[in-house]
Amino acid sequence: MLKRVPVTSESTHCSTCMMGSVCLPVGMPSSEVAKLDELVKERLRIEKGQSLFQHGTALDALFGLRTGSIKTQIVEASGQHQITGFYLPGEIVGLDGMLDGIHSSTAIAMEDSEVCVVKLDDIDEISRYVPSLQHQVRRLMSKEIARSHQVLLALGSMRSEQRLAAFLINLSQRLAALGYSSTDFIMRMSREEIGNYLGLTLETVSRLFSRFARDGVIRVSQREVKILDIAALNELVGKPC
Amino acid sequence: MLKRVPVTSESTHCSTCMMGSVCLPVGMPSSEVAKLDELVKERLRIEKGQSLFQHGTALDALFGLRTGSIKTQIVEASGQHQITGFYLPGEIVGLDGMLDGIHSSTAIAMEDSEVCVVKLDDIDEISRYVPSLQHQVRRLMSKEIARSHQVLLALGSMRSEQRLAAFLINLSQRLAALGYSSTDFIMRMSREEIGNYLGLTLETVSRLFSRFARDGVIRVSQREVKILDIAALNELVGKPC
DNA sequence: AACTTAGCTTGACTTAGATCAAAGATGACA
DNA sequence: TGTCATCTTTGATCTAAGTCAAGCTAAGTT
Repeated sequence: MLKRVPVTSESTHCSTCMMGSVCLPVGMPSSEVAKLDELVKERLRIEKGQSLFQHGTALDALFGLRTGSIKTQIVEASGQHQITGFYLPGEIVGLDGMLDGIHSSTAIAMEDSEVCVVKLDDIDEISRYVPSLQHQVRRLMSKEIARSHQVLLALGSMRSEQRLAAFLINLSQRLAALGYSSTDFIMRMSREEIGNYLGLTLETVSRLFSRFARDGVIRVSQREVKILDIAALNELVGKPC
Repeated sequence: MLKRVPVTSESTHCSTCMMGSVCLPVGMPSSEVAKLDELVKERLRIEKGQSLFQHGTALDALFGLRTGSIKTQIVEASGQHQITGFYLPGEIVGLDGMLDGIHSSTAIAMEDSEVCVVKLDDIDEISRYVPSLQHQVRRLMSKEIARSHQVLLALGSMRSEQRLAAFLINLSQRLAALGYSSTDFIMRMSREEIGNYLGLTLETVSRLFSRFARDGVIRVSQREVKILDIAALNELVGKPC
């Protein structure tokens, strides 16, 4: 289920990786990025549905998602669970739970995926001669905080249609940053997962997709989405007013 | 409104501060904490209602709350705003927005407050000879992420009474950690602020307080709360099931 | 090709919480 | 001491979204 893929000298390193523009190195001077090649010593392949890490287990690394997609969720004693994030290639998973070296969430692959393993010890080691690396970790964590605040805004003060619109806009923008189409894409998550993430039921999500399609804002067939009127989505979440 | 209070050699430093057990140094070996005394060069006093920092402005420091209480909120173009956190003494404000040195939220004092200013440059400087300081910042940010995930869980999958119960439990625990009573306290936030934070209207919050009081779970008079039956609150949020 | 299974859609009905409205508290201040 | 202004409570009503239920689709599997 979890297959290790050693990184050899012929493998792609951070400095030559196509994800360099969005992944851990984003925003770092290229002279510094070149020194990151020791950072990733192995990769992991995770099959769809398998977990990369479980809530409550020890943490000693961050994971840069290379291919595939991953969701993170937290689980309550009462059994209810809440999806806290959907991750796309180039995004870093595992930033929560550095509090006491214990993961506070569980990460599950939504499709067959591959991650670069970045050991925390190696980050500390390498940041001795790449001082901007520590800042980079801070920036990534800060981004994670800002991201979850945006979701809080959605859950706390948006109506259902605004939440889904915001979700689609966000997905579209992140895919565009990866070089994919911002208007035509496949959602890796089910209606139920979207609903859980947005604090809605799967039926409501399904009805909203149907309504958006009826209104000519999107075209949707199962998990395939085509955004027809991005302006209408923006208007929904409140760009005007 | 924002009054600077220089820190002199006679002032209290991190190593002698009563907040040491909960604030930035929490969990650090005391030998390392002793080296943090250069870290705080000034303090700020903020009057009730004034902002410590505004969303969109430059960020170069973190703030350790010494006395008082602070709320952070994000504001949408459409005007809607969402409170993302309530901070008590010993907690660190400003961890979001380290992404590109711009605050992503606004921090407002809920009562006259005082914060220790911790310059990011000084963190970098001092962490050269206090290696655990970088870890400490990571831990604090990670805690912030985990905290907001808990709020996500509340907003995404709890009913109104569960949200308020979880809110009261959380407040109670944090006050207890500060050495205050866990059952008798004064809430610094209005019904509207609680409602905004929890994704409810102020009327719903008010009705819930009344209902909890009627059910003998709490006693409440304006912002003064006495928790009579903490077990009932725990049961509400789902400790059993 | 027939049978499963998991996921999705749609309809009918219910309800938790929002909205609207009005009347008490509380504290600040002249 | 009265009068604002702000905050809070409570009631009456409405509605967005949840719940329950029944089919529908697509993709495996034998």
